[in-house]
Amino acid sequence: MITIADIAKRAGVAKSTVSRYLNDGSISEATKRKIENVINETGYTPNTFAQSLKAKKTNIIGTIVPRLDSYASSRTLIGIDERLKEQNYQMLISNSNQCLEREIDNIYTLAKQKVAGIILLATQITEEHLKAFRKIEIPILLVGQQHHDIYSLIHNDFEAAYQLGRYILSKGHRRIAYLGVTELDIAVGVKRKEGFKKAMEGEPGSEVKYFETGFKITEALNKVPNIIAEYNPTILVCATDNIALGALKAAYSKGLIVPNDLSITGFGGYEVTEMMHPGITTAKFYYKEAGRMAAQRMMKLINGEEIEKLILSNYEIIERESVDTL
Amino acid sequence: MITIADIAKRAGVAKSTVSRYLNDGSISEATKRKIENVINETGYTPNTFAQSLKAKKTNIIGTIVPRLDSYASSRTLIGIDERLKEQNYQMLISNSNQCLEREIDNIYTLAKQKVAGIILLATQITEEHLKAFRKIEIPILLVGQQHHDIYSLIHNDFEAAYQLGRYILSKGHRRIAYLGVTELDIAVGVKRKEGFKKAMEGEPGSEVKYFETGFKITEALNKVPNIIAEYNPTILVCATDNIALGALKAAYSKGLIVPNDLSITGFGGYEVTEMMHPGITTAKFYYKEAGRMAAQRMMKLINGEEIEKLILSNYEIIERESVDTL
DNA sequence: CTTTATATTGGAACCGGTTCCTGTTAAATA
DNA sequence: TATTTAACAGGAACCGGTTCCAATATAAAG
Repeated sequence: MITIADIAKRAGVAKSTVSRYLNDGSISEATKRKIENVINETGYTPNTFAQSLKAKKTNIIGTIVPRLDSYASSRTLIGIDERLKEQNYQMLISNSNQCLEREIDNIYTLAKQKVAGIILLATQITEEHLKAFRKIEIPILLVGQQHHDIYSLIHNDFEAAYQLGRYILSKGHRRIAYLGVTELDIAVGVKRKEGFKKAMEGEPGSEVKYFETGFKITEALNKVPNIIAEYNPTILVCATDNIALGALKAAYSKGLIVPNDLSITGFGGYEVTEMMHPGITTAKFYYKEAGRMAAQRMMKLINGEEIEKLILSNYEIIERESVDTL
Repeated sequence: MITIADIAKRAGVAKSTVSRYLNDGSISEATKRKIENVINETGYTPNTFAQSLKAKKTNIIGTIVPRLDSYASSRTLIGIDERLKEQNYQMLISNSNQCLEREIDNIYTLAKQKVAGIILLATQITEEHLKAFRKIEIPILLVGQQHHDIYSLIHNDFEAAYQLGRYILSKGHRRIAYLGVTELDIAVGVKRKEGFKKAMEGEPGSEVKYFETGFKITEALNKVPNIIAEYNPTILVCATDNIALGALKAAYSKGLIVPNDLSITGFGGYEVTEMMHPGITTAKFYYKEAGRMAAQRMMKLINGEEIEKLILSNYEIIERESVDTL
């Protein structure tokens, strides 16, 4: 291992001079050249630990994800990574495997590793989270959920749901089933439902029934047949694309043709929704872009700049073939 | 920030004694208790940088992935992460974004960060890769590709393709189109095709034509209509599930019913293949399990234990509805 | 009651950087 | 030419741990 002392010796200068060379200190042209040569010859790169030990921080941003194998997570990660790399920051991914306890652990572990900031792709924010945030004294940014005490970037769930609601009303649907998720998840479980409800309010002739399922495709697959049997809606509005996928499969297996016999919509804009037959109409969120935004705000936070408490990421209603005009 | 010196002072002992306490050194019961108390009171945890600086290594395993938003990658990562956590190792994910140059960069960056080992979810191994591996002197394990000089874990592409080939022959298909990918990718481009070819050899009455496409769904979507038009096979054997997804969509848009008018198979066992209508018959690889195996071997390598040069991960042919019996 | 072995502990050096302070030298000013 | 100033370089201390070596104390052996 070649160290700064080696470089100093070979260049005939002091360690401090080499350090100054590496960190834009004032150096004469002559010594600059000497050091430059030695470094090029040897391929020396500074030891990061020694640097971080002294600096008491790193250029690493910790990102905690609930799961790695989800479209939303991975697209967001890509965006974060992309943006951070542009500014010579590093991303450290930490997987909590949908376990809140592990999520808390990860927060402390990242803090111990002196990451410069933490981006949390959140599902729920508990008291334990808030306690951890207070303790570690490191910039935190939530993505996907919102909390008034913490910088948050959310997809515009409410608005998107509202627009989607207006859209399906405009297509003539009046007997509507909404298939949501647990209200512990504020963004997906509450905001989307509320936005949708608001869209329905303006329409007296419509009848909406709300159901709940889990995030897994298979859960929707099991639940949808009953919903159809007991309520027989003209459209099934699903709170996520995965649920929509399960619903579509369930419809097929009941021999229903989508959209002729039943319309279906999703939320998220997962790539596969385009590849299904029929393509699924959905409220698309720009996860990668959101990731980039998150990374950018985080870097601002680290530099002590002020940013908005709440950042809204964009959405778009993507019309495909899964919604019939009545 | 509370340091080992603080602990030492408060416990009335020397730094070295505290260090010994933390690292299973020989300590009297009395001092052990004293130090224990102080540490519990203060919530002290050692500074990782200081430790790594001295130790010249870490308990971090670097994992390089070509992309984050792929089923295979993310499932493999989950497996690696799971297994490493069990042994108190950490996983550091590095995304090369399908750019070989960046992949090489990542190897050097990880080495600089003194990771204990590198797991590379590989697509191609170039001369540059080998050079980097030689230079960094850190245990390397390839996953998904094989190289005789380097420890490798591969999915049993050849065997899986062979079995899949025999299977579709048994279903009566004789006019067969194989839709593969570039031969630069040994595992997916070469091995799968070869295994399939071998299966076809024993069947004189069959006619197979080989086509090539990219890894993207849309590419297959564009290419498949021409293949059907010019060759009109009874079955389309796709080298990946994504290609199969594109093929299925293409078939639908040409008005063909799968499997009645055209059968389709995939490779990989992605979750969505089950959710399609019809479910796609595919050679399923156990990515998560493979990830666990990879992590386990890597830890052996780090401990200087000997392991097999080549590890084979399991596969299974999953029969669904996308293949017709002729 | 010595002598020797063993268990603990303290002190100092070291890992590889950064930074503050001081000294030297050359350039600018009087 | 004498003096002030600025630019640059060197030395030492420090970041927070680990580890080697020597010192002390205690127990076992003679």
